[in-house]
Amino acid sequence: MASAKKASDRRDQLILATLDAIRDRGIANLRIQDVATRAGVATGTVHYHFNDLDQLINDVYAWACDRFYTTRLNALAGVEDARDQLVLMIDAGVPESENDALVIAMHDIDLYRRGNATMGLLLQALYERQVALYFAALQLGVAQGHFRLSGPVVDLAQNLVALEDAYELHIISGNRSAAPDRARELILGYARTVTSCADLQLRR
Amino acid sequence: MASAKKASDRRDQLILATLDAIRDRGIANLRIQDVATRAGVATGTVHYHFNDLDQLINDVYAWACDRFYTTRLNALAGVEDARDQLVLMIDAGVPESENDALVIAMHDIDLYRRGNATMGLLLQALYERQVALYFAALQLGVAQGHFRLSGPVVDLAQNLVALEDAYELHIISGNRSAAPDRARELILGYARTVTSCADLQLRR
Amino acid sequence: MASAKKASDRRDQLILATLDAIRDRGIANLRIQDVATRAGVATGTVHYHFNDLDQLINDVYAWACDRFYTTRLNALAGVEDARDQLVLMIDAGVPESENDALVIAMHDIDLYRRGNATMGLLLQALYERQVALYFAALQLGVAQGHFRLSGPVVDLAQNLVALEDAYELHIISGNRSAAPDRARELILGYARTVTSCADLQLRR
Amino acid sequence: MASAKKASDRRDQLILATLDAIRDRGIANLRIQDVATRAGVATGTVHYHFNDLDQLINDVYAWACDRFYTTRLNALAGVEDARDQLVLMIDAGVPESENDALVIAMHDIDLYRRGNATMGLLLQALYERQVALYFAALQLGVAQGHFRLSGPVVDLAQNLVALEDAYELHIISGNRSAAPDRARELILGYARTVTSCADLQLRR
DNA sequence: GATGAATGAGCTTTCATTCAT
DNA sequence: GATGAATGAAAGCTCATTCAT
Repeated sequence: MASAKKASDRRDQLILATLDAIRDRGIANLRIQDVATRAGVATGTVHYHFNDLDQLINDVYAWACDRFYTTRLNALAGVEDARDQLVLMIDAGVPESENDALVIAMHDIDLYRRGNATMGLLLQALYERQVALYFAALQLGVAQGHFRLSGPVVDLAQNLVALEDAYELHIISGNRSAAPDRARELILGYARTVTSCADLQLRR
Repeated sequence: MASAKKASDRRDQLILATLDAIRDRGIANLRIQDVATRAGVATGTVHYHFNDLDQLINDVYAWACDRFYTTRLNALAGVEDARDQLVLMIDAGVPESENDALVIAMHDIDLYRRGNATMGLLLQALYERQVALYFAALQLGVAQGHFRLSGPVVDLAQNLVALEDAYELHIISGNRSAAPDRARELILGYARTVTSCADLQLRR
Repeated sequence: MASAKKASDRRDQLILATLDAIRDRGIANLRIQDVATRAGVATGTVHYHFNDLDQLINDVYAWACDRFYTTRLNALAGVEDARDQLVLMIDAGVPESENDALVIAMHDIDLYRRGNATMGLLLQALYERQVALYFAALQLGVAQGHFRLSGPVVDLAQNLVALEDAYELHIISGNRSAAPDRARELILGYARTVTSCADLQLRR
Repeated sequence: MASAKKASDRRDQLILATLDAIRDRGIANLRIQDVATRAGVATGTVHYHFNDLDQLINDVYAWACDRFYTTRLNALAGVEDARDQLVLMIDAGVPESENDALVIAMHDIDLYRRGNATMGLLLQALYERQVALYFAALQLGVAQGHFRLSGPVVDLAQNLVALEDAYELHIISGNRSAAPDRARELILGYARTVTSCADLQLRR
């Protein structure tokens, strides 16, 4: 028997195991057993902490959205220059590889729950938070005198998020014509054009 | 004379029924019975024409890719002006509503088969064909003196396809902040900026 | 594979198998597998004909009530003398042994569904049909000049049904102090007293 | 001082909780968790006091039989007149409502254990104790000159118990045609007839 | 004594697949 | 070609039971 842990620790452990399981098997093939195996517990343990598969997936999605957003927000903390902010966001917005469990899970769950009204609202909320981040950086860059925008701020912000989303999708689908480095460069190219700011470079 | 359908007609009928079934139930919940019901046949009939579910999905994907691409190609036939071509492609590339069965099926299958090498190649091939279409239109517009491009042609073409893909995804997921009309306007805005051609308008 | 039969035949076969299974294992321990084994089919076959266990039990109950009532009604057909009718009903109303699957199933399901409003109504309906049968026989006996009743007809009819029910219960529970023959004699004794008709005898 | 309960108190508490749980959920759906929740303890505590579910049910049954019988015996203490005794027994023998947990548990367990030889003997023992009580009252009434019996004492006693049992069953099953007041009146009617004693009335 | 997290056997249910008609 | 009854493997889910704390 796996030794008893505090309930919240076990929940986090199971959520992480679920992310891995979704990445490895796809959400359509996700079995409770996959999660249990990866967490090193019995299937009953998964049911003990999450009533059923539906609830597990919901909780994983909520956890992932939260992690996704707060990670970025934290990355921006202490960055003053709008150019650095924008580069940082683009950099963080593109998954490192096609095996990024967080990104994969979010896209898988989005499609898995398509048609579910609640899920649509959650997706929209996440989208709008991302748009708001780009919006703020663009606006700041204008104020700082670094950016001259080619169109309405919100339009540019929405397109930046869209490009991120699209390249996430292509990367996790294994499209070699839109690999991570290429994707970053393409989004940066877009950013340079619409901000008229040639001084946007990845510094890694 | 309304005799028994030819086998190829029956196959098309089943493929169309599958598209509807995927839209209604999601690919993860797709059952042979769903297809059979929508086609008005027995489950055995589906198995007679498609050996198993995997093959059915593969055939649906191939059919959908083909339809997706040839529809656009046909739409472009006879259009001489690169500006009209570009507008036409953007217009055709954004689904009319969140219930577009063809778009839904392609995205669902993409994710369902994620990790499958063959599927990755098919997806990449489709992506590159789309890129090629935008590439051609942009190049033509330069030659015709309508476009002055803000960056490498292929970069712009890739971003246009990416924007299309992203907004498709948001539309079928029910994101109201990226509804069809708004999505078209956003992509057009990008196109105007990178072509320096203000004269790109939807004509519907 | 068991060969395909007409669907209604298979349903009847499964209902009979369920009666046996309830008798042998009790409704609380009834498994789909018990039914399938007794019918000589796979568990999937049970699910094919009855969506789930609940529906199976409902259908068995409906079938049993119907069989229970019509069997008695048919037994009375052609019997003119109220005394014969009464004796016949008492005789038929007491199970032959503690292994009477029909009686067991009805009592098991009654208790299993206790608290379910619909089931309460079905039970009441069956009770009232039984009361009506005794009511008719008593009334006829008075008209024929054989019976002189000790109280209101409906009271006597209700008590006759109650005695039947109680002895059914004791018989299927294996109470040797209320075995079938004894039970019949006790109910007949009651009938003789309340009809003032000493001429009520089992003729077997 | 309200220290920890004594073990026997805890056992009684759990038995009472089990009676409630059986009434609410039916014995077929009874879970240890139901008992624990109603007693306000953890499931482990139930197991600590009763080795397993079988033993819990056995103990509940023994407790219920005992309570059922001694309650009546006590009620009769000090009642001299056989007519009062009979009325008292009938009155106490019919549950106040369809929610009488004691009666429900006894019937549920009877059926749940049907086919179990030991349980059959326990049931028979309880039955015979009840018969003995009626037997005594009837006999006493004859001795006191109040009753003139229409048949063998034991026959009448058995029928009285049977009527009680049957109406218990109908009451807890929610049969509105045999509600408590009506049931009492019907059994009393039987009693008046077989004792030739019109002077049997409920005094409440 | 009491707790409740963890276990896993046992069951229900689903559904792709087969095949006799 | 088409049917749909039948199958049985594969999951999900429940819950009695155990046991470390």
